[in-house]
Amino acid sequence: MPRTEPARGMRDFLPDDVRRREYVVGVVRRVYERFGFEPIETPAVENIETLLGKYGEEGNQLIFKILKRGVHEGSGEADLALRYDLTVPLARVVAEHRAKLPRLFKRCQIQPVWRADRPARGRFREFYQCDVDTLGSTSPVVEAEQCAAVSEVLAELGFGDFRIRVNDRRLLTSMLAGAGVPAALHDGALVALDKLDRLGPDGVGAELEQRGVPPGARERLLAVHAEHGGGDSASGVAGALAALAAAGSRVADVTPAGVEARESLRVVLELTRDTAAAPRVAYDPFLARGLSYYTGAIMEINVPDLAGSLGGGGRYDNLVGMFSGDTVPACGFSLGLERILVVMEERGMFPASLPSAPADVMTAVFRPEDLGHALRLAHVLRQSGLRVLVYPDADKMGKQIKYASSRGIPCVAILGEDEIGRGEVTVKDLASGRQETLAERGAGAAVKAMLGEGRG
RNA sequence: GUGGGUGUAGCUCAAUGGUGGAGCGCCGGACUGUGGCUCCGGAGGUUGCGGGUUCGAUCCCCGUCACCCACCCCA
Repeated sequence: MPRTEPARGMRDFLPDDVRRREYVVGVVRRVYERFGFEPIETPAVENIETLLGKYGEEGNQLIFKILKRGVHEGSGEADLALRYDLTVPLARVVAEHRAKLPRLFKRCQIQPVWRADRPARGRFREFYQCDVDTLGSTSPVVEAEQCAAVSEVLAELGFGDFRIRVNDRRLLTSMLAGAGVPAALHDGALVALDKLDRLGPDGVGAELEQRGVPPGARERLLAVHAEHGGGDSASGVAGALAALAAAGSRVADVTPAGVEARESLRVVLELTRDTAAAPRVAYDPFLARGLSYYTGAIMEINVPDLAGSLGGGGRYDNLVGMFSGDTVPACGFSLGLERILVVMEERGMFPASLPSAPADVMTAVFRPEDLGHALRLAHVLRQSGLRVLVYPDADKMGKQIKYASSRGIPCVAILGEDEIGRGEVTVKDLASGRQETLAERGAGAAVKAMLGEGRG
């Protein structure tokens, strides 16, 4: 027998999975569009040179490559790749369609991306990202509004304990320079510092050493960590602002860009004050994030019971320029759909009102020759807005009703010889066992009445 | 990529170096115009795959693959 599992890291979605996914995606899309983000879609496959060199070394290796086809198939060379995120394709789209797009472009995009990663809890090789990006503005309003949008999404889904940590790439650069880390080691040092909350100062010190960071620089970096009370600030605008204000001589004030970054991050935080993000934001001087295209503010969103993040984003003012030649400022935020789903699943956060049955009512007949009649009744019921499943065989009535019951279908419309002869139908409520026989034209109303009772 | 664990019926799991079981589910019947409860019967397995030790391996050993957990990394 051939293997039937989906490919490693890929998943099949059965009906209940799809209903839950569509529920979350629906909330995300409604909130995003409420903020004026317009939907776009892009191909699953990009030319490989579009993606290479945009994500840093780690990212490059995780790109799912597609080998050349036809006569070049044997070369082992790739010319296409599955998209790794939605941001780089967006930058390409903006460069390609600049004339057709508004000067200020707010777009949202909910599509799958692929990474040749090793699967783990909440991590798959094919997963959905829910992105919002704003192109054409350097205003900190952009960052603030995106924090607000994702906060509204999570709040609407029922999350009450998420935090959005913010930082700025320029503050990181400034801090590293101030500590005396050679510029060539910055990337590696950031990877190590990003682990402070997991490894603690000692572990990070060891990793910094391993990455060649000089002893003095290591001490100075860890001293900053100690000064900031061991990492990120308390949640909420006030705490974040206080922590940011304290990011003085060792973090922000080292370089002019650092001073500028602290001010712009301060404005971002101020602007979230009257949004859904206000109680959520925190300043984390060690938040780094992996993608190499970020140039300014960076954000990441977490809940306590998930090791990874629910999403993240940041400003990337140079990415579009890599495609178009001229600079288009941009900033984006991405929510990971399956991360959200994993947590919602574990916490039982899905509303009870999510439909779980394929239909509101099922027709059942005793004789095969009545199936056509069942189809006609179904047609009428469907026109009145009901979801109707026509049981396609004249099986024993017990078997038919058992099927409806096991699928959670609340009503059965029984068309027996007696009923048909009188132009009637028997409508049975499976929850209560009550049934009534009435004129066929009254069936829709009778079913709806039963559905109403079930919900009440 | 590193370390640990687990692979047995559709699912959740037992078992013993000597003919592989249960519960749930499924199918049929008691009950050929009515599901849930009960009772009876039935189907379903090359014990992940390959090799080794042994008279004999589901069990012991080696390899391999898959999955799970932690690390790493990320959404």
